[in-house]
Amino acid sequence: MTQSRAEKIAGTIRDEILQGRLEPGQRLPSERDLAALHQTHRSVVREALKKLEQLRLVEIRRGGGARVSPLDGASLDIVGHMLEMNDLPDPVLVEQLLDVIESLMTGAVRFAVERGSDAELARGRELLAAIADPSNGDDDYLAAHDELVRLLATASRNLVLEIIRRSLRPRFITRLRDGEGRIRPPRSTLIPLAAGLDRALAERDPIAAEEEVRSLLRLHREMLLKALERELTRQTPSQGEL
Amino acid sequence: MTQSRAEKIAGTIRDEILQGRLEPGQRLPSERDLAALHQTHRSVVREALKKLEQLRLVEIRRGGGARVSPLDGASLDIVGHMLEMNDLPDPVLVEQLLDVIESLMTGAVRFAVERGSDAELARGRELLAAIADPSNGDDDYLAAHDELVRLLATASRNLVLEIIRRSLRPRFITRLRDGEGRIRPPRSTLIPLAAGLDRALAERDPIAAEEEVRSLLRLHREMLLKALERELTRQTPSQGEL
DNA sequence: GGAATCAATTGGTCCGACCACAGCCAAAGG
DNA sequence: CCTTTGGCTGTGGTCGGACCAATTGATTCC
Repeated sequence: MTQSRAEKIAGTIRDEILQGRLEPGQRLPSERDLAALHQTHRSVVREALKKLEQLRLVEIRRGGGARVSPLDGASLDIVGHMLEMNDLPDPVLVEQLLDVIESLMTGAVRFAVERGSDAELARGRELLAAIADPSNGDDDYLAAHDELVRLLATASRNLVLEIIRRSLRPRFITRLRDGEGRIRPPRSTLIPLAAGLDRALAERDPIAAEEEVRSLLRLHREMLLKALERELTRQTPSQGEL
Repeated sequence: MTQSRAEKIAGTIRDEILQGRLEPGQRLPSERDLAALHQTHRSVVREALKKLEQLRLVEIRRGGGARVSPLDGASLDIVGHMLEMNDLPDPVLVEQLLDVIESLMTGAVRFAVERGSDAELARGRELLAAIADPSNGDDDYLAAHDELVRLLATASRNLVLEIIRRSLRPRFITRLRDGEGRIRPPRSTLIPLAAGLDRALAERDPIAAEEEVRSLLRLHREMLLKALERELTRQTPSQGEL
């Protein structure tokens, strides 16, 4: 985690934009002013601004300065930063993220069932067994869940999907895993779903697989959101600014 | 289209990577060597390398050089470059892209029907009428189709989805629009689908809307791929290297 | 008031230099 | 002989200063 000076500066300005303290259309100080402000050379702050430009958070014009761009036109790469900005992510954003993941994964499983190799589908059934096995710990459950999602994405033989998945791979779950807030669904609801998906994979039934994955993802989603809500209410409810 | 020198250099190296002429793991020349090679200053080639680093096409380590990274870990932003690298895009990639779009849009329409405002749904029905209207030209058809997709994405109130849509918005269609290769489906198949989706929107029926949108997208997809195939076969079949 | 003009501001490029880190290899030590 | 140590070399990161090109905005002139 050795972060260069340019990366630090880019990070601070990026967070100010993501937190809304710098509004779209607003003009940033010039490279020379920012360099003086951060007590560094112009080339460093220039590199930072170029980073923000490629994230489509700012628009730089030769002669005119750098202006903040609207957030919905930014690169997908900023979603990761938005999730990791605070120690716990915005539940609204998480919900939107899970919606997108559900759409992508239900589509992916169909292609995976249609195009995946026998070995891949066999591995999927192994993972399902691990997911449903109550003797496995929570870590094993989560690991199996993650690998299943990864397997579905790669088995669907879709580069675009794989790229999106890697860009969106949520890293905040680890913070929700510990403590009393469990992410793991109760086995009573988990086992029949896993069995259903297992059958769909065995019979290479795309439609059934899609439905079972949707149910599985929604179950996982509910547990996740509940755990997140629990963590958020535990913290001091009112937090001014940071 | 005023492209800076750094952007040009980044573009050439980027294309070499995307075309596989630079393989993952391979080491790039040093910044100083690249500067001499392109007859420019090191700061320019450095800026170019930083661009590639943020696209996750190369990995730069202080002391060690820059190495090419595997393509499936790259940023979503490279998909646009892959599509626009040649004058006609790779049909396999287009197919994967359309698969992802179908997954996202069928999911989006459900949320749009559930959460969209009355005005938004009314606008959607207007667009459907324009899509099905045979008296409209091909341009009007495509414009209505595009705006419908845009409307669904924005009405679903999902920032992540909107960001992905803007990152993926295909720009190559304009090249397929002209000439004999029509993209527009025959009205006989179009009209019942549009009517079905119209009804689903009017009654705010998420499931029906999802199915109708899927049919509509698949129709559009077929026409697109056919037109693309036609254009590709028209060109000289064998093209060595470039 | 509107248009042409010009000077200040700002980003893009260039030059040369030094620092920090990684990798390599020979010399010193066991 | 093998391991360790130390320096050497090459690399990216930062720095200071300079000039060029495009934009901006005030000023001037009609």
